[in-house]
Amino acid sequence: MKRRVSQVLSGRRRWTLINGDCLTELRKLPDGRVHAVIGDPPYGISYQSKHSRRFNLLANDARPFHWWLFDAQRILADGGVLLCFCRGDVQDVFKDAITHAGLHVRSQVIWDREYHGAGDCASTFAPQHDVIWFATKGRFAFPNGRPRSVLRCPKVSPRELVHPTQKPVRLLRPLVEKVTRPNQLVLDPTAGSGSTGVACLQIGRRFIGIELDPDFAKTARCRMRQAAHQAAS
Amino acid sequence: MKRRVSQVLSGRRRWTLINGDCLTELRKLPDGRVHAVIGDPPYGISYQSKHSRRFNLLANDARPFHWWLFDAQRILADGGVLLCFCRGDVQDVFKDAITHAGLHVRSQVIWDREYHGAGDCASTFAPQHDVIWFATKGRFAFPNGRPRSVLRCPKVSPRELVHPTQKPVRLLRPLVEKVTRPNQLVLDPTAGSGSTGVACLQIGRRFIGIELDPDFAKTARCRMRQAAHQAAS
DNA sequence: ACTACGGTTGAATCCTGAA
DNA sequence: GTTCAGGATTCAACCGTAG
Repeated sequence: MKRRVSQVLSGRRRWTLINGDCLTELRKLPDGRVHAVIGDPPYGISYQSKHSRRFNLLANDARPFHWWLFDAQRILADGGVLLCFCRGDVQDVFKDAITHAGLHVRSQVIWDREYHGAGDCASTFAPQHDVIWFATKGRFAFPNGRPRSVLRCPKVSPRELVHPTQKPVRLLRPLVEKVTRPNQLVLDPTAGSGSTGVACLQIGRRFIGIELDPDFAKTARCRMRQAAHQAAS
Repeated sequence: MKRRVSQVLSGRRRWTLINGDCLTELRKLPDGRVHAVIGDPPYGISYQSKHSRRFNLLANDARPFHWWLFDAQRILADGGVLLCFCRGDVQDVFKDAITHAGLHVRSQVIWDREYHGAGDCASTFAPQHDVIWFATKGRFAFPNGRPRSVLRCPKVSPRELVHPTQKPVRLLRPLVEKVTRPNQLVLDPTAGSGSTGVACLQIGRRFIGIELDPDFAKTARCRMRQAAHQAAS
């Protein structure tokens, strides 16, 4: 295991971001030390926007990517939680995978993005929400009050976007706050642009991120370094 | 088939409400004459509030009640739609049943009730939404613009409630308006207090409702008679 | 009143994979 | 080939509000 990772595990360091494949990297982590796994995996869309070519195809997006859930279950502490982003049309696959990984699905949480996306204009409702599965390992109780099953938060505006599926920090911060205590350890196996890490550092949670793409990993490190700096000052 | 039903089918009458078992009654209806089936079936909760004993246990609520979906598919016209209310924890069952009935599930729609219910306070997000599956029979295009996948509408206040799972007319009216044209025929196999019928009459759609419980059927008839009266004046 | 602005809503768009 | 449906979006127009 890398030195920085064990330093975060022991609490001597606040965060780290690993550039690598999450299936490989998760396997190196010890059992039962993480309090929250928060993941936004590829949904299996393999969608390349025809409108804009700003971002390339996402990696591992040929089909719903859920193999990391088994190791997520293993590294979670008893009483730890999983938050897994997905979309209405693939949510069943992820729910099944979470259950089969040995976690207890407790709630379907809705992220209301306030502004809608495209989709089939003629015959589908304009897609304005994503689904977040909330699951626990064993018994769990919210440490800081009970959140609602609908979270309204506008999506990141296209101008500010540095990753095609970037989640707003404003959405993640209250989520992390409600499901963990200060100083606990959060892990994101598909860190992307690092929004989860930024949210964690802002409210004093330790964080381990894993990201496959070297460019996104660099971006994430940069954003988190800033957040750590601002939190310290 | 009852005389009033055939009158609604032919357009000589605007609405009717049948007091009976929907599985039996649906079987009597002809193929392909209904444009929208809108149902709020028992979710399979078998829940009797310990807090308030205002309402008795719902009938047929031992497990998710979805057998009506097969006949719903049959009575729908080509290009017709289904809207099926359900809850986060049983939505999979209904989605599967809709698919197996031969309909094409197009969207997961979220009703954001704005105020949350109870549920397990310690370990689940406060449930603030219901799921509505939107499915079509064959090809379909919205006749009056494209609705959003998140519908915000406060639930009926406990004081005004005449049925334990009563839906607000304010929620149903725009839904019916978006998926049907004026004068088309809407059917609700589990009509409850008749909110769907009221919404239909207010915006000039024909309506057939089926309700098992004689008291609720009476209530529904009363509400719809009023709505028909106000629409006519 | 008239303009500037920001928050919302409707809808164009065009490549790709599947039939 | 050729058609057709569909899509992890983007953009312009519109409206209510504030200055």
